[in-house]
Formats: sequence, structure tokens, C-alpha cells
Amino acid sequence: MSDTPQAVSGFIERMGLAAQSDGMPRIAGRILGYFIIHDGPASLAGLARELQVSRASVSTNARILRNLGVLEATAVPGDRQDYYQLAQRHYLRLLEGYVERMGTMSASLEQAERELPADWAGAQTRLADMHHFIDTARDTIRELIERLAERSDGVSHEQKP
Amino acid sequence: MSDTPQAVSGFIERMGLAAQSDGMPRIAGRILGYFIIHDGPASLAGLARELQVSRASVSTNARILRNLGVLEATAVPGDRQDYYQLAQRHYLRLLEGYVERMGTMSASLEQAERELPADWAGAQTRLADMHHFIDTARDTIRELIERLAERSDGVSHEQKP
DNA sequence: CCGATCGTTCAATCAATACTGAACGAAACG
DNA sequence: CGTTTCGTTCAGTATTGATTGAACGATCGG
Repeated sequence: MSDTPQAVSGFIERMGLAAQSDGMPRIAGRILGYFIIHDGPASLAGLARELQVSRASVSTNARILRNLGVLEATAVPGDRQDYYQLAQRHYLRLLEGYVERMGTMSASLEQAERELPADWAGAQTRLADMHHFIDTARDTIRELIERLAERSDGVSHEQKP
Repeated sequence: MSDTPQAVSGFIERMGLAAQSDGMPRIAGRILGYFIIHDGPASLAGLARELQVSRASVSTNARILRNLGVLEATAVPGDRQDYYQLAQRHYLRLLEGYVERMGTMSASLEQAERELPADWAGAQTRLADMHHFIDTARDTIRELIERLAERSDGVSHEQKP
């Protein structure tokens, strides 16, 4: 961290803030920022050192990112530490998170439409309206994911070939 | 609140939670939920009573929603209270919020590309890759907004004609 | 086997922020 | 005018959740 240019630490910190405003822990965002800048696998201990946070935080947050599919575990021969690296198309995973949340929203609207009296015309109209909106939005984003996924199918994203 | 069916309070509460996981105050979500279910303008005092929260909270959160364009102020003749009602196409405003956040993200990536040494091939590749992704995602959502906006252009969303 | 190193977990601390109650200024109404 | 009823603001409280340090079990190297 001591000899990293200002641009790097600035970007990493900015990713932390962006993560926060997305409802994620700041450290998760900083870890992601680290991997965007730096090549190859990194160990938990290395991340803790570079980002100046506790091993515990790195452990939990790296796990969060792995569960999201943003990071993936890998191994370095001759080293028993756990190594992580950026998954290919990692950004698509974040969109998938949006899609999932929209799914919950859609379900919630559906439930309300079902449970509310059918003669509450205004409520039913607004619910159906919003429901339609959410569903088209979700479909659009799903489409976008597919489009972007196949775009990078032929392209290599390997970090250490 | 005492004679509202379980379905209503359940939905409102669920909207509160959804708002929270979107980085918004819970009460803002509940207010939105209230307006989805109930017709017409409502006063701040009425909202405070219905949602069982302080006038202060209603005031600040209604303002938040108004600034987002989700609610709009209106007036009831002969009543000097401030009344609010749901804006037409209120859900589009939330998408616009996403677009805006993606804009900051895009700018941040751009700045990093500019400030980092050009010979950090890996970093530059990943930054450009992600940058392209964010921009197409943003364009897609913008397109979606336009499409949905014109869809409801001919439809009336007035609540009290 | 023994010591060292690793990742994880859990209780405790810390920070951020939502929410409230009280105080205030403005506007309506008599 | 004086009173009442608004909406807003602000200091204080409470709650949520992130971060940490210490303790633990597991695994490797010797």
C-alpha cells in the first residue's frame, strides 16, 4: 500500500464507496477494486496486508464475493493458502443480483394482487401496472446478460494462461 | 391501521424492507407502499397516523421521495395541509436512479483508465472491459425507460380526474 | 508427534444512520 | 393581533450492521 500510486488506492476506495451505496460492505468493494487493478490470484493474507484490514474481514468479504460469483477460489501449487481470483464476466453476476431482487419484488406485488379485494380498483390497477413494469425490466436485463455473456464467450479472460 | 386487512399492512411492510435492501430508509418504502395501495392524495399528518411513525419521519421521507420524483406535491382546496400523491410512472424514477449510479461508476472507471500507467496491460484490459459493460448496461436501461415511458403516455394515470 | 500457519467463527466494539421529540418559524383563521 | 395548526429542523437516542481481535480446529512441514 505504501508504494501504490494514488490512482490505485483512490480507485479502490471509490469502489468501496460504490459497493456501500449498493448495499454491500465497503471492504467487499475494495477487494473487487483490488482485483480489477491487480493481476492474478491473491491470498487472503495478501489482501489483508494490501488493503490494511483484518484477516477476519477479508475472509468474510471474500466469501461474500465468491458466493456472488464475482470471485472464484483457485490454488497456487506449492502454497497451501487459499487463493482467489476474479471470475470471468464478474460484472454479470452483479446484474444477476438485480434480477433476483426484482424477482422478489415481482412476487411481492403478485401476492398483494392476490390477497387484496378485487374491487379495490385503484390499488389493483397500480399493482398490475407496477408488476408489468418490473417484469419487463427484469426480462430486459436478463436479455442484456445473455447478450453480454455471449459477446465475451470467444474472448479469453484468463489471467495466467 | 386498526381496520386495515393483514394483506395491506403486510405489503406495506414488505415494501419497507425492499427499500431498505435498496439502500433507502424503511419508512420511505412504507410510504411508497401506502400510496400504491391507497388512492388519492394524503396529508403528512394522515400518513404519520396510518403508518404509526412520527411526523418528522414522514416529513423527511416524503421529501426524499419527492426529490426522487416518486411522489409529487398537490393541494386539496380548502385544506392548507401539504398533500402528496404518487407521480405517474413513479417506478421509472427508480430506474433513473440506477442509471445515475452507473454513470458515476462509468466515470470512476474512466478516471482509473486515464490515471493508471498505460503499460499495466491487465488492469487496462479489465477496466476497459468493465467500462464497456457498464455503458451498454446503462444504454439498455435508458432505452427501457424510454420504451416504458411512451407506453404509458396515452394511458391516464390520474387518480382524481 | 509438535509447532506453525492458515481460514473461520464469535463476541465485542465501533460507526453510520434511521428515527424521534421538542423547539421553531410561517401561515391561516378567528 | 393572538391562537392554532402546519411543516421543518436539530440534537439526542436507538438500532443496525460492519469491522476487529481473540480463540478454535484443521492442515501442513519438520
